[in-house]
Amino acid sequence: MPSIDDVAKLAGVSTATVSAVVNGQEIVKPRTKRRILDAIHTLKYEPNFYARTLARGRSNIIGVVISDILNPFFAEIAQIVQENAIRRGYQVLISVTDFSVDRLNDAIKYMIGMRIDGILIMTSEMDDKVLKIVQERKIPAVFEDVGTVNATTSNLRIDYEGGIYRAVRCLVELGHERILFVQNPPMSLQPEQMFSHRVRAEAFQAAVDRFPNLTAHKFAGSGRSPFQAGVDCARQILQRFDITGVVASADPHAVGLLRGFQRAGKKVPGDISIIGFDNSNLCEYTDPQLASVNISRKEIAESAVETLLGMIEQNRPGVEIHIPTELVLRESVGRPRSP
Amino acid sequence: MPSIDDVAKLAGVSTATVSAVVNGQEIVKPRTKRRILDAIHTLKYEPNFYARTLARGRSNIIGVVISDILNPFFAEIAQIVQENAIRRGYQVLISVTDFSVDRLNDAIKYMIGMRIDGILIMTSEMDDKVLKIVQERKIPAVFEDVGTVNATTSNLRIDYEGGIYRAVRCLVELGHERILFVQNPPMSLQPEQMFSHRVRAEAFQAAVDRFPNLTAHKFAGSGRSPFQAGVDCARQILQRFDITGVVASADPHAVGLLRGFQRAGKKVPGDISIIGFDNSNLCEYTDPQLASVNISRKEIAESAVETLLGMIEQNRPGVEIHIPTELVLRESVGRPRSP
DNA sequence: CTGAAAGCGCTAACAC
DNA sequence: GTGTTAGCGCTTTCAG
Repeated sequence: MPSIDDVAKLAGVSTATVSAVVNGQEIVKPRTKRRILDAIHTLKYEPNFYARTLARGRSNIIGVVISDILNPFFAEIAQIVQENAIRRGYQVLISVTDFSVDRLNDAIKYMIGMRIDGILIMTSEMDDKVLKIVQERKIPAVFEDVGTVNATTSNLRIDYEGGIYRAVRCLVELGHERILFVQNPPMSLQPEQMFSHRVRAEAFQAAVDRFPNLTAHKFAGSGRSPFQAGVDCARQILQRFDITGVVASADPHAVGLLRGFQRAGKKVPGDISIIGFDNSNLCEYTDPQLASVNISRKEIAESAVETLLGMIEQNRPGVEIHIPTELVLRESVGRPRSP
Repeated sequence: MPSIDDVAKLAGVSTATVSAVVNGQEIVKPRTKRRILDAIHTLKYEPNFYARTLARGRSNIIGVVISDILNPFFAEIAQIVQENAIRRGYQVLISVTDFSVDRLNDAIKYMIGMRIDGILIMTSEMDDKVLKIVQERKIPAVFEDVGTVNATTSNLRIDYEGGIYRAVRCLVELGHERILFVQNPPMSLQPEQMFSHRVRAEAFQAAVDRFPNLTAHKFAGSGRSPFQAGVDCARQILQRFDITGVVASADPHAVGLLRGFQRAGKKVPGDISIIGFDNSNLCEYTDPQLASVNISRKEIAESAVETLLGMIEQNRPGVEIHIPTELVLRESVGRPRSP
């Protein structure tokens, strides 16, 4: 593979001049520029990214770590982050952890080795070590739902409380008196590593406490996929609880519940109303269409990039970023048959 | 950020010794090793990836280019490729083109700059320039459905013909006589850039030709999402065609068609049978569940990595990789009401 | 076992 | 305008 030296030699100039041309500095005489461009072309020269980064001392890369690329919620965020970053002159390095804390640690180390300028960590799982590594090295970072905010780390706070409260209130106002909150934690994780799951469960409890006449339970079940877990949960739920409304902590799981209830002969929303979480495109695919709490991925991705680049380029201190949620009503919610 | 020199100095050894320890060469006396490890720890040293790659002259990275990270088909392939590559000691660099030929070109150049050891290009869109760039530089590559196979490029050939043939035959055997093939090309693309779409359309035609009594049409429509496009297409289709069976070129689109037909008061499969393509998890989410032609992502991802690493590490010549397909029957297919 | 030193390919002063 | 050259941080002979 040809190097800048080869190009310089062929064009009869120095490497500095080639470098200037390659980097678009308009200080080279058109004729020599032409010669250099020709040389580049005949040699099929492509600058070595590593040498360049090493010499420059900055990578212009930001890292994005997510738990699951198959979850459209994460995928969409990754995609929008990438768009925004590219527009502002940064490459994006994506790592996927599959909910493994070990892989999260590896990803962070890998990214530090890549000398990323900043990092965006949007995983369900979290680990004190990771937080420590990132903060000790003063790497600009944006986390999701991790308490700390300081000079180099910002925190994205999604308003789960508000979203779940609105979901619960909606059911109450329609006349529901016995409802259930269903979660689907990945099997590989220890409970204490699931920040966001715990946050959601607590938010449900807080919401319920505001309605004295409400009977509420929580339930958790897992399976080979969130959807399957939902289908399985549905059966168990029907045996164990007498409820008319369900709030699920994620859409794929909610869709599974929906299917499970229907297979068991229940009508949705006639017998049971269902509200999902994330408002993914799945909500439109089902019959009845699924009500869900919307979290704007666009808002998350854009403010994350904005904040991160502010910390990187202008040395701004970390901030708390508040992401609102809203309830999107659809056909899966209605009055309970016998209130 | 500390460098290997800092570590060497603190440990009172040379950089060569530090390097040996960092790279796990078992040739350093335990006591000096201990000292070095301590120094690394107190300094929070993390090797600079760029310097290392530059010095080694090899990146141990393979590139993966896909069109759309939101399509679970691509996402799943990317994920399995990554798993396999990591297991064999390679990092994976993922680029997403969003169906843009320009971004495909950029991605390739970026990856060449990263001196990737090999590249896997699984995009719907394709471009002669890209093929040329990759082949001229003799970069080991695996493409999907691009004719050429030579010393450095392999080709993944998915058996669309067989899959579509089986879909058509299934409908014919159930008594369908008037069927339709529906495609949903991304709006941004020129037709000649859509290899895989063309391949699928031709495969449909070939299949139809084997059944003389069959009346078949093709239809293409697009919208803001494959699902929406499907919903919209459904209406147009009902106005313009009198058919009892539909084969769609992708699942999300098929789900849209299903919903569109149902909204228009049609029964599936009573009035119209539907068969999708890719057998994604969406197929289970719908009611009725969607029949679909399965393409094994696992098989694609694994044989792609296997072949690519064979070309990289053992200089094997490119090969044609054949990926089988199969029809997965589900509730969305049945006998036509009035044959 | 450990150290010295020559690169890897490029950038960015600083000269000319 | 263009060339010279000193690094960037690491690996890897080759000596000792």
